[in-house]
Amino acid sequence: MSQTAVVQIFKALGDPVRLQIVQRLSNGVPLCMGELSKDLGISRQGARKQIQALVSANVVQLHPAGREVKVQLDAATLAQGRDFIAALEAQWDQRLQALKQFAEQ
Amino acid sequence: MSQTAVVQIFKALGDPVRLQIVQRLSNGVPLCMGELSKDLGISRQGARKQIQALVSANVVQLHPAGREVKVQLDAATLAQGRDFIAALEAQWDQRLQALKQFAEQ
DNA sequence: ACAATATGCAACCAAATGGTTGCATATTGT
DNA sequence: ACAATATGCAACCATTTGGTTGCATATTGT
Repeated sequence: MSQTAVVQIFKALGDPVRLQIVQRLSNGVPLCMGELSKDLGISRQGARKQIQALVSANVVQLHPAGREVKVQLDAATLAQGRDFIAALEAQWDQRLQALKQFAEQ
Repeated sequence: MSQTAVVQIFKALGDPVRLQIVQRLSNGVPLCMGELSKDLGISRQGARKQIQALVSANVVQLHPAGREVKVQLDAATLAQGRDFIAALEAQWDQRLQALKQFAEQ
């Protein structure tokens, strides 16, 4: 997993509209573009651009079906982001452990 | 934990320079601005602005010490980001479980 | 066939972002 | 006292971003 991939994932999640879209998809039910564009406070094309940003970061996948396009969350990509943070935390905890040991001896 | 706080966290991590800074701090050793600004390929003031972005998102804390300012990671904020993703994944897994159960019956 | 629906594409715009340079200020070491 | 070091602040600039509108196209339902 390259560093830039993780940057792209976090950048994708670092926007209120995009995060809202991700949340709406997190229950596992794929929605089509039109549905997904509703109630975001922006136009359909505006929403489309945000969805494209999520696609580029692999946070979401598109599945054309007839005249619609289903948008589905990619849980594996989410996991990459979570794992990255977890790895940072692991280093952090390791350091804390070392400090604790030092204080005790 | 508000939605906007999480957005800020992800936005902060969604930049190559800032993510590199975070990684450098993840071992728990606080670094001062000058050290942290080295080898990023940008000027000290450029780095300073990125560090400020991390401060605003609470990913990092500043601790003035004499003429230096120590920069320290805030692990709790990192945890907020990780927890948010984990919550999304939990919903996702719940859905998968439901689908599996449906297929089996 | 035709109207309605779902989407795509491109041009455009204002605001935010990521970076720079220049200069000021505070602390430290000799 | 003075030079060196560490940082802060502001103005400025190019590019990216987040949004818009307008129009074209493909699929579906009657």
